[in-house]
Amino acid sequence: MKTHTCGELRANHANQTVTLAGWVHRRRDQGGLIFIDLRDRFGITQLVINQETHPDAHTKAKDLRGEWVVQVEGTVIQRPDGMVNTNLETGAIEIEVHDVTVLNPAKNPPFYINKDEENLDEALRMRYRYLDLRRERMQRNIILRHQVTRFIRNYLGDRGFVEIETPFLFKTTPEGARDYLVPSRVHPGKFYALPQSPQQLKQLLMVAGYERYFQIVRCFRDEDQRGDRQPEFTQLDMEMSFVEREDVLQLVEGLMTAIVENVTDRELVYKPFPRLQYRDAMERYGSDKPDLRYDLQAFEIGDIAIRSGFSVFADNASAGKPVKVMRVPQLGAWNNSQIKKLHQELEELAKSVGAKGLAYMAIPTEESGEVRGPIGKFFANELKLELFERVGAEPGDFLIFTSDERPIVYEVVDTLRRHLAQQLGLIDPKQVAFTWILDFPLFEWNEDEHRWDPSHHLFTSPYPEDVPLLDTDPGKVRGLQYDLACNGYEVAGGSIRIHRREIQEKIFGLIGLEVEDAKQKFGHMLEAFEYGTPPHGGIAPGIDRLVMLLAGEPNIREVIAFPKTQQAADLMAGAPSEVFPIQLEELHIAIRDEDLD
RNA sequence: GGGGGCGUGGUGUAGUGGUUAACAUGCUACCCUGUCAAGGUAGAGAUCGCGGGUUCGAGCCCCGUCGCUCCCGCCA
Repeated sequence: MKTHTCGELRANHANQTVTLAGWVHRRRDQGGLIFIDLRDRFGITQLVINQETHPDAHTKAKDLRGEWVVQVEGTVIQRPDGMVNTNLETGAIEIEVHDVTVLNPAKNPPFYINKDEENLDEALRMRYRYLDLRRERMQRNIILRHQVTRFIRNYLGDRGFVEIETPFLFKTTPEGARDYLVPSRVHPGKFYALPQSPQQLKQLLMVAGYERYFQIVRCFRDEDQRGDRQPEFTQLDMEMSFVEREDVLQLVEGLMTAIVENVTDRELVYKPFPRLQYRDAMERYGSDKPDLRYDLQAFEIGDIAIRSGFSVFADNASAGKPVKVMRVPQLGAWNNSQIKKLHQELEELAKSVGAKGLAYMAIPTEESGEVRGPIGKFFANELKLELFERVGAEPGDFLIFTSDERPIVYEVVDTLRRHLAQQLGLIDPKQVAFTWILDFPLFEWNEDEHRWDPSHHLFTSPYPEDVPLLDTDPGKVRGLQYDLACNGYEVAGGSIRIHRREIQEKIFGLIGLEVEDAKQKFGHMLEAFEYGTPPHGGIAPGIDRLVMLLAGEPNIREVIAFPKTQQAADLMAGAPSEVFPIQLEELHIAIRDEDLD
């Protein structure tokens, strides 16, 4: 129906007769002369319909309106000097239309297709998602997503990886997120679970000897939504045999670097990616997924504070609580009322995440100046100099102090970092900053249940040299677990798995799982592990988050064709919905009256 | 489960308890042969998300409710 797309005609096509088809993007009716911007997925081409030379076409063109689907035949005309539109890829030419065919008229859309509106109501966008997706911004995002996944398939395929599909109808697992359940018609009262990730299956594929597996796969978790969390989302699920941690890191780092450099216009801040220990990430940035597009580190100064006269800090420090300082360049040059206002704002923010207060010092811009801020007087001059040296302070810097229980300090540091970076414009939106977070503790203490919980999952291998600690001090055991963080988001997580039975059983014991229970829940895994399991490990980057960051979008809904709302609903189709009683009957399900409105 | 934000012509916004709810854009009609975010003239289009309350009087204040969204909990 078309000889060319709306994005491909150039000056060297001049005088060719072409047929184009697409949507009416914009029309400019000048009476005897009508201009129409015709749009398809590939671009926009200007049509000219001249009443004098093509009266029939002109008559039809008069009726055309926005978003009508039309086909035109005409001649490619090179535009004369002065009439070239440099904003348009095809701006060197236009089509002198001979014939117009209306393929389908269209109602006025409920919002603009031909311009990007910032605050468009999301409910409206979702209700008419097919129109939303027609907009340039969304087409760009969805196509970028395609380019990313295509690149991944080629990259991994070239390196000996096999893409293998795994079932969606699988078995519920008691650990982890809430499962989406699917009732069985054939087995009354029994349910499948949609996989939270193909974790078990990919490990079984290693037992099966595929050695290098990947899958771009949907995962399901029935938990509450966030801007970076949907009930169904897509992972690049990977697993490799006969590898150590370093092999996995190298492969993923190479892949991510190649994606950024080949399919995006983003600037990679770090090459190679920095590696942070979990503990250091928390101590410096208060987060296990720090945004490293900007610095704003926190420094521990407990040893200095303990020698100061400021009892809040000194007491905390001697009690082993952290005392942290963040250095914010240049703000110290602000005048008193600016400083006061900034401090007030930051303190309010700090209090909102549990801090009792927030201290500061403003370092003068000149040698002779005085340090401003109420806590300055508690630090002797030599102590101040030691402090400034610790944090690398320079004249005109603004120092923020926080001290409290460790989790609160982390929260404060993280919150203030994000806020200040935003407020001070420290973020370059073109940049992507990947960083590895390594050496997570294998367990977290569960106060409620009074037991150790796996911090990743229960097949994660401990550091070999930490294995003895399993008996003596489980909290100190480091896991061979790794996360990839980017711009403040966790974009991948993985681990080297346990492949030896006695260690696995020890882990079960620590997390309060009797061997018999373990057999009940993971019997198929344990059995499989007895049949010659290679050492293996893997990782699973989140495709939605990755593409979101590469597209510079603020949430993953913008890179998912048909996302769900925060209430996990599809506003376009109206899902979830009630079903016919016969359907429930077949599934052996009854709805309790008290659950209905 | 909890806390915050938003909801006003189709769309995006303004609107200090007081007359006929304003602006931009889109839409409709007409004019217009070099526009490209076209321009000009005229016009239609809102029971201010919904329900209740306070008040002489509510888009505005209060309570409830629905929807979207951000966050906490949750997310091995």
